[in-house]
Amino acid sequence: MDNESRDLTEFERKVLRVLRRVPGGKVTTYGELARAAGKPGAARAVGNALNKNPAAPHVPCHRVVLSDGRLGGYAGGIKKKIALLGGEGVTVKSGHIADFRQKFYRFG
DNA sequence: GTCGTGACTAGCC
DNA sequence: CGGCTAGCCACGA
Repeated sequence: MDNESRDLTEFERKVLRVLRRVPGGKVTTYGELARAAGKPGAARAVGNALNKNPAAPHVPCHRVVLSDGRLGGYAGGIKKKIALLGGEGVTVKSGHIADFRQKFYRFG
């Protein structure tokens, strides 16, 4: 078992763990992430988990966006999120992901 | 045990 | 395209 993230609840660490399997250049949504964590519909709870646990580079929290393709938010600053995504090949235009459907990563 | 909060989502106008 | 409403969940006080 991983002794990391021991101050977090089962749900929180599960979210972080699943999020870690999202490859660079791709993005996922809070809803999909929640579903992958075993709690479909807990998109909001996922947002809270990420915001309260900025596990930094260890977890690609910057690859999580809204279901409609918009960025959403970022504990380190939305600007940083855009920069990180851009560095991975994800283009952000006017606050929304370019070809969101195409960059969207589905868990399987 | 109840209430308020938030990096959400889908539907409707 | 924009804005509003209602429903959803987990956590801390």
